[in-house]
Amino acid sequence: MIDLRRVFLSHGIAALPPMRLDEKAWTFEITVPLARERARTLTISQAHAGVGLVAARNQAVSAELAVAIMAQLRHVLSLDVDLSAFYAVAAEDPELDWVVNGAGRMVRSPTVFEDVVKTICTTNTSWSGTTRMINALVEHLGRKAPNAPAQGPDGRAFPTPEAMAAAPDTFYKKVAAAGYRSAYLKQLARDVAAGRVDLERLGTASREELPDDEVARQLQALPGVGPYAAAHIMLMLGRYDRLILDSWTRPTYARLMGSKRPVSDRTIIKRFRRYGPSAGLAFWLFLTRDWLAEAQATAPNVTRPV
DNA sequence: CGTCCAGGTCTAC
DNA sequence: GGTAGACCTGGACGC
Repeated sequence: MIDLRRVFLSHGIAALPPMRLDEKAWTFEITVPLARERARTLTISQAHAGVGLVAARNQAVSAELAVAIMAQLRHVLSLDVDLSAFYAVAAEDPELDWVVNGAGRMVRSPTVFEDVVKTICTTNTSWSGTTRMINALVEHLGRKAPNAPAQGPDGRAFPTPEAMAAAPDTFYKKVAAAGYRSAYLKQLARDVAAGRVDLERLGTASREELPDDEVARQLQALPGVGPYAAAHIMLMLGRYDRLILDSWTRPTYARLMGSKRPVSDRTIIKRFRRYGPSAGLAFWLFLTRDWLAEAQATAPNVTRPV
């Protein structure tokens, strides 16, 4: 059983274009590129107690297209991720045993490229800065869905590496106001577009082909990606080897532990060592355990959860 | 109006 | 291998 509301709230990226979260209606919207198709906006909601995946708001779709859409949804909602090993450990952890009720699946972008770009745009800036940068990328460089509004990022897919590589420096500096990240973003887009860097393989390769350490090494070789960004991206890749340690997670952990003083990274790592390759996921869920309750308190919904 | 900093990273010691 | 300093930007503060 999967609680889709918890997937929607898995992390902040799910609220950045071309994704949109409605915490009142509990719907999640995403505009995705589909092969030989224009971009398409999908709306997902959980109907009652079952796993009701609904791709609504669209005209009739062919059987072939429906298959493609479902494949996208499985990926975006991490429905294909196997959490059994993680749940087995969590069930024995009084502070984390609640996760076995369907938590632990992250919203993922259709491409690793998109997750990398978004993550770079979270570094060393405020959340308003992140949304400004991503909004600009999607609005000005993303492909439109048929019924997309003329203005704004709505109804547009995330830009391709080619589109981002072709955008002039002035766009990154003046419109996205990405500052020193501008050069990182453009270099990344050019490397991916030219085939010098294969990010998508990081999302499809098995652990045997590419161990977590190797994935981290390749990610950190990218411009603007350091330990924080690599751990963040890897959480979405289903590689939970390392913890996301940054200026938000550290104080949040200390607060939840009731500690007045900062808690050292070493102590945090030790707390989650029992989770082995799932340590990063355990840490993240520990930090975000109240998000669902907080969202419901702020935006009481009309359809009460079952 | 100046300083600080936000879900860091890079370079140079 | 570990650690200062610089780095774009704009919003939140103090003065």
